[in-house]
Amino acid sequence: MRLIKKKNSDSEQDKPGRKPAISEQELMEAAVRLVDSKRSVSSLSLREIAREAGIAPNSFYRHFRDVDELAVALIDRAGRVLRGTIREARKRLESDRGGVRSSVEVFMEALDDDQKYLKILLREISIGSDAFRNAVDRELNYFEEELNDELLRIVEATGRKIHESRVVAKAITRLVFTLGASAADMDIEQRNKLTEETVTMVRMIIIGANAMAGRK
Amino acid sequence: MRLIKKKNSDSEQDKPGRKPAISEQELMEAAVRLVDSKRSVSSLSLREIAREAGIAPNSFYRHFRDVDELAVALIDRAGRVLRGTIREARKRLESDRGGVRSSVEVFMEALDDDQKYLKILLREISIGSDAFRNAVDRELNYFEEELNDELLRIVEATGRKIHESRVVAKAITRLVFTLGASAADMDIEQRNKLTEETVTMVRMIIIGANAMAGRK
DNA sequence: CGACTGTCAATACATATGTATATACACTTG
DNA sequence: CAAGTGTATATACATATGTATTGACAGTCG
Repeated sequence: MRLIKKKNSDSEQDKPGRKPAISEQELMEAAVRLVDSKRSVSSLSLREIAREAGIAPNSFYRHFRDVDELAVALIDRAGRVLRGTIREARKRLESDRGGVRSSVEVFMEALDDDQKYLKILLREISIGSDAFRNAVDRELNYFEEELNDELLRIVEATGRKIHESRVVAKAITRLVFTLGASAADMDIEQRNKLTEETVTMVRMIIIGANAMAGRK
Repeated sequence: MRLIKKKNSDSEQDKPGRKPAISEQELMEAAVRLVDSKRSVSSLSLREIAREAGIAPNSFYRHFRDVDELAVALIDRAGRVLRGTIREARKRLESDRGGVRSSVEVFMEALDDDQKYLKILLREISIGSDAFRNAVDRELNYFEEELNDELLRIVEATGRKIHESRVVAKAITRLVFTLGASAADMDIEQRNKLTEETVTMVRMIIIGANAMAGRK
C-alpha cells in the first residue's frame, strides 16, 4: 500500500503516458551501491537491485531487459567517465618530462572521483557476459588508440623515435589498467607508492622503446 | 537406489573406515569442467558441482566446507603448476638474448598444457572471496619474487646495470599475467601475435631499465 | 470528459539453492 | 562377529531467484 510518488523532471520526457518514479540512472546507482570489493555487477540478482532501488522486482523490466543489460549500461557510463579522464591525461602528457607522472596521477585520481564506475570497469574485465566483456574491450581499445595517437604526436613533435608505438600503447594501457584495478582497494599510502611505481614502469617502456628505435 | 560403487586406491589411505568413492581431486576437476569463458569458479553452486561430479549435494561437505574452499584448493593447485612453469622459464632466461622470447613462450604454452588451472588463476584474480584473492595474490608475489631474483642474477652475471629491479619484476609480472589471461580464449594465430607483442614489451622494459640505470 | 499508455505493485509459480536430518553401506578394528 | 567410523544417499525445508499475470494509478491526447 505504498502511495509514495517520486517525480523526476530532470531527464528527458518524450513519450505520452510517462511517469517514471524511478529512472535508469537511479537503478544503475542502486546496482553500484551493491558492488563492493567482492561482488561483481553481473553477480547481482534482479531482485537484489530492485530491492536496493526500492521498486518491485518486476518493475525492473520497465528499464532493462536483464541485469546484463544494466551492466552494459554501467560500462558505457564508465566509458564516458574514462574518456574525460583520458582527455585530461592527454593534456598533461604534452610535455615528456613530468607529463608521465601527472598523467598517471590523473588516472589514479579518477578511481576516487567518479568512484565506482571506473573501478567497476576495471574489475569486471574478466567476468560477466559477452556483451559485458565486449563493452569493456571497446573502452580499452579506445584508450589504447588515443594513447597511440598521442605517442605519435610526441614523436613527431620532439623528433625522437619510437619502436612499435602500437605495442607501447598496449603495454602502457594494460599496465595502467591492471595496476589501477588493484589500486582501487588500497589506502592512500599504498596507492601513492603504486602510482610512483607505475610512473617508473611507463618511463621504462617509453625509454626502452626509444632505445630500441635508435639501435635499429 | 544407487548401488554403484567406485573404488580408487590410487591415493593415500590412512584413517580407518575410509572409502571415498570420489576424491577431492575429482571434485576439483568437475568444477574445472564447469568453468568456461563466462563462468568463474566462485559463481558455481555447490549443487552444480556435485551434479557434475555425480554425487549427492550433501556429499560435497565430506570434502570441502564451501565452494570457496574448493576454489582456494584450485588456486593452490594452479600455483603448483605455475611454479613448474616458472622453473622452466627461468632456465631459458639464463641468456639475455633469445631468453625473453622463449620464457614468454613457456608461459603462453602453459596456458594450454595444464589448461584450465592456469587460466582460472589468471582470470579469477578480480573476483571471488577474500581467501580466493589472497591465494591468487600469493602466487603473483611468488612469481614476482622469482623474477626479481633472476634479474639480479643476470645483472651480476653480465655486469649490466638495472634500475629498480623490483619494479621491473612487477611490471613484467603484471603484463605477462594480464596478457596471458586475455590469450586464454584466443586462437593460435592471435596468440602468436600476442606472444610477439609481449616479448617486445618485456624487452622494452628491460632495455628501458638498463638505460635508466645508465643515466643515473 | 473518456480512452489510451506507460509505470509500478501484488500475487503467484516453477525452479534452484544451501543445508539439516536420518539412514544405508563398506571397511577397519577389537 | 559386533562395534565403530567414514562416506555417501534420500528426503525435506526455508529461502531466493526469474518471471507471468493481473490490476491500480497517473499522466497525455482526442
